[in-house]
Amino acid sequence: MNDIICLVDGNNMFASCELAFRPDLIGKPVVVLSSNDACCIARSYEAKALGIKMAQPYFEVRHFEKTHGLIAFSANFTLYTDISSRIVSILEGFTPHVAPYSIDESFCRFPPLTGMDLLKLGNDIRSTILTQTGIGTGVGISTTKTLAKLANNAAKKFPKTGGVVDLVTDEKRRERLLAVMEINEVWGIGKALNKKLRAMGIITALDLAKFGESAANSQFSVTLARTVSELNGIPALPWEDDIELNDQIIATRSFGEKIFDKETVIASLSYHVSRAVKKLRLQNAVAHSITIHIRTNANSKIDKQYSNSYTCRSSTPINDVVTFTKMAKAGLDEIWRDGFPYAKSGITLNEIESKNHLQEDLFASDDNHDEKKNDMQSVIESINTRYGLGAANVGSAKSGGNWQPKSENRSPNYTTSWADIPTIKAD
DNA sequence: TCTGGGGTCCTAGGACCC
DNA sequence: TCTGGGGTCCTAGGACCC
Repeated sequence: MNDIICLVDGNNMFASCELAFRPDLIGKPVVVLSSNDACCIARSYEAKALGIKMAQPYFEVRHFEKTHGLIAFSANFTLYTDISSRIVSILEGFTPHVAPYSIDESFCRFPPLTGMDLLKLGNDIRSTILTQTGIGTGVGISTTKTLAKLANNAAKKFPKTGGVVDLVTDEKRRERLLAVMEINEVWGIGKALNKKLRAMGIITALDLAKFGESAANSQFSVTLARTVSELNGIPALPWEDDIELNDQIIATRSFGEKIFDKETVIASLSYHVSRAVKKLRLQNAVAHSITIHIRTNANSKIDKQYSNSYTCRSSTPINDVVTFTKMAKAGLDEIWRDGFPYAKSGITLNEIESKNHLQEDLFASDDNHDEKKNDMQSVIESINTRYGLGAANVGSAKSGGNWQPKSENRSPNYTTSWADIPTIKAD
């Protein structure tokens, strides 16, 4: 028998996090905005009812502020990440096998115990999370990740399910569900595949399951073949129990306004480097290369367009801000062009590996630079820990600049900052 | 006027080798 | 005049995800 796999995900996660601390806004249309207050990246039920789409530019829906009392929050990822890790801890109370998939969803694995009441399990998970964090969730239960995702979609789509869909206990339910879900609702089917498959008459998830693994493999790709296999109840995706290293770490931001001068772009890159390296060091890892990217606003019809990237590689693995910042500046020298209205910059750390598995480089120069760099690194880190990321930076990098994105309505860090702990008034 | 940020995996094709 | 076949490795870019 196969293991039982549950997918638990937070409903309207970011909007729910805001509402958990602002119960006065429950029942109102609420959206959470991306960096630069640009797009809607989470919507309360009432905001969805207004027809606001995922990732819709805010300027297109701002008029609802006046007509329908729409409330917009700037994204507060510190808050959402903290709530997310609390939810993961709760799930770990149900099973040791929890694999967080994104900030708002986790897979949970259970051994195939016969006689376990899976519907009750799902409901217990939901009510525990709701009581302890205030976040509503949906639970999909099956024997493969893809089916658990589909069950979870169904739990959202059909309110009658009460937020839990179990495809294990009643075998026939799987086929009935596959017949009513269309392929674009299947995990792994995006725009391109949706179009091609529909042209072949494959419309429902059941059609896709019946298409067969080998046909999917020969006519499309191994990726689609795995999806087909999983829809048929045969696990084809690995279970990640361990916390793995990232393959790459990306840090990027759009600017708050158009930027023409190189110094300001350097300042932004330096900030991105310090964020990414902080993450790298938290994983006790090192990277071998850094890619920098700069670009103008691709959506603009009037701006002169330019976009480029450059990768700098080091013969020895690195995890210090000083060296990466130098490399980023050198990379920028390679691709910088004067006269363009830059809209965005970013960096990617590549070829990441654990520091523990490192082999000594026989040809590395044997001097004391590493120690000095590490001292410098610790000083920068302690300043940033105390005064906030970006307080201390390297070289000519000014942390101020005028590149920072807008974030005009950020909520307090209720759960991670003593100064922001909510107070309760008792009248 | 105003269109996000952070990831993973796969594939095709070029460079290179014998 | 005639110009192979098989393999590996690497990288850029596509597709997909939340």
